[in-house]
Amino acid sequence: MLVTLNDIAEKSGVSVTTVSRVLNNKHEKYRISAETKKIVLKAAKDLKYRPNELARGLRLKKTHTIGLVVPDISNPFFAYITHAIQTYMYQSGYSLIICVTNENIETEIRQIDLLRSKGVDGYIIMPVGQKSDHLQEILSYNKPLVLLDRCIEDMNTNAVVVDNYAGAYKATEHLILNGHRRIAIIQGLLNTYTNNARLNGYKDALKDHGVTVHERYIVGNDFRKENGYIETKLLLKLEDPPSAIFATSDLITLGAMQAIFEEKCTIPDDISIVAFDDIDFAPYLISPLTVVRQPKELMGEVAVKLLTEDMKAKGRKEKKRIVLMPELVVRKSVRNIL
Amino acid sequence: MLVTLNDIAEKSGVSVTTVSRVLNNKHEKYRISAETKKIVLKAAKDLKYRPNELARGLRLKKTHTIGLVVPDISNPFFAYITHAIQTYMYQSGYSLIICVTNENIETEIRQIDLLRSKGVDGYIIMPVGQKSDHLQEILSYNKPLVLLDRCIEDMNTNAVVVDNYAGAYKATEHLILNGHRRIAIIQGLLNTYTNNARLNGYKDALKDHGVTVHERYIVGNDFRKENGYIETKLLLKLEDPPSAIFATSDLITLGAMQAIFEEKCTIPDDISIVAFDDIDFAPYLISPLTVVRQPKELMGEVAVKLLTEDMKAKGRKEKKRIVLMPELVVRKSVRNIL
DNA sequence: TGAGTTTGCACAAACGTTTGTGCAAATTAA
DNA sequence: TTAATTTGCACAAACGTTTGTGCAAACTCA
Repeated sequence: MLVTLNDIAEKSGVSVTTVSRVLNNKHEKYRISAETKKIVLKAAKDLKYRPNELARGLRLKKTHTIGLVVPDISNPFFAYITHAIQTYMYQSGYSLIICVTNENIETEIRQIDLLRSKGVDGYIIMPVGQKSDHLQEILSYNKPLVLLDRCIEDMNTNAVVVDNYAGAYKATEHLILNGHRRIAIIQGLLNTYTNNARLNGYKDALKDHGVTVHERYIVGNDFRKENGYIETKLLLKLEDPPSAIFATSDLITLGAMQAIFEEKCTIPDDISIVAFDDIDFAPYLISPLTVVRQPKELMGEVAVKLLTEDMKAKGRKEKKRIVLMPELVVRKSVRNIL
Repeated sequence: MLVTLNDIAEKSGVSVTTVSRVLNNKHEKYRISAETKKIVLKAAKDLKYRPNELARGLRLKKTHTIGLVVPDISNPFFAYITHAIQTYMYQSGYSLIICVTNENIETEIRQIDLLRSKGVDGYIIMPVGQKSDHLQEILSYNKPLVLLDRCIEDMNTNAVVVDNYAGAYKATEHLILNGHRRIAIIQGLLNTYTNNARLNGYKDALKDHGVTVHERYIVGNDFRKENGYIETKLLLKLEDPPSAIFATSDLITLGAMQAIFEEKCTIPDDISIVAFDDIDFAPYLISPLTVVRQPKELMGEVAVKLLTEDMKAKGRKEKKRIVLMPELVVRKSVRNIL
């Protein structure tokens, strides 16, 4: 059904070998005459030949495909990163198999397994947790790997992350400097690299400014909207509700806002918010959001660069961990109560 | 390096053939003894065997991979659809190669070519334009295909779309019923299925209510933010600026809002907006957006269902075109000026 | 005991490539 | 004219699977 080298060979009266060599531009090395070359090229064009990448991949052990593992593409933060990665990868002639894990470690393991089966040339992974056996395995058979957004402390591999600690510190400090003392944090998925760092940044900022850390203000366990909604509802019901919330993802923020409005509160008059991630619509929200902005496109770009380098060096290069700085963007969701 | 059938065969003292048959659960058909089966299974497990899907794909002409072609994953509308598709496909054991076209037809053609090379079992495509030769080609070699969101009128293939005409009609009518007469439309990419239908819905709603269609209110040519920004800027500078804008995508809306605020206008007092697509944050915007909501997840789900059916029927089934209804969600971005 | 049947597995080809090597024919050199 | 060299290409193996077929050995039955 599909046109193969054989078809071209028959049509042009030469062997498959020769056809392959012509099409791969190896006519010099193997001394194919100019005329034969012309004939083959014409036949290939006439028949609209397209190489079978399965066969090539099998033979060459190279598929020009890389695997991207992402927790949730419907989250705009990941969507942007994914888009950047896709675009850059395409430019270097690579395709992308995208797997979403929905923050489930079993799915992650399964998906990575599938990617391996499909013979991808490299991996860009935003892992769910701190479990690393399945990732270590990738390294063990010497495939390029870069961890993105979240990294795993004791793994020697390429990674590009944001300085979540610094971001969280800045966010919390900003609240403190505006006079807030009862500051809650709504966490994302526990024990992820990002969440741990953000939690620590939050705590340290409080401590450094002599504000006591209250366990009742440390809530949440998921990066999604529902978590933001529920935890905010609960926070608002406390006897001494927080005057400010640090929401650690855009989706959490979304849920938080919903809860706040349902409770007839306003931002920032009744409650202040600082959010992690900067969504496009942030400036146009009822209360334009003050956020810690992560350099999304850059993250994707750097990840691609690292992976490409690693693929070229065939794993012989030392691994790099690149830390990008997030930026505090002050808008109007924090009330100054000094 | 990787474990193959051969390794298992050696370790368990049988032939590759037998190993393959055991692992594929064909022991009945080929009468493999229970004992041999056990030995092979154990060896496979011990060696952590994973089938090479390239070799399988080559032999079986089936890769358990489908190709998804999407204009722009950073657009939340597409991101949601993509996420839904990924999730459903994974459940049926399929992987997804995702290609983004950035609304460029050349890229689309190239990407589809790549997908073909990689032997995907089927395609879900949100095409850029009305050009269909390259899509027709997919059908010609009998691969399952479903067009999504945008379809091509004179192509006999599966498709799932939203009734854009009805959506646009409702949106426009809503503006008219609130007393607006100077109503602008900011179009997305011209000559796309979606844009044409939306434009027609807009025009017909105006006509049906006896409002004249002014060419100067019909602007724009791209689904992205910049287009919304620029066109809104220009609209606001007109001698008789529109009192309402129908923005045909969420990104356009974003740009429009930016322009409106820059010009120190407010929504809906100075200008009303109805938008296509419903982003999560729409209710929490400075002026909660009145929108035409598309059933994003459903679109993905139905597309997967259609594709799966088509793959099972091996193209023998008749093609279906499924039209989903969008829904007008009234919030506060339209002023009643009656 | 011997013919017929069943059981249990291996051989080999095929999927579409790439590539080391071999070998005639053509060319050059002597 | 003959030997040496160069030119131009084909053969065959290999990548890791799957599967139709063939063929001993074991078993059954008379």
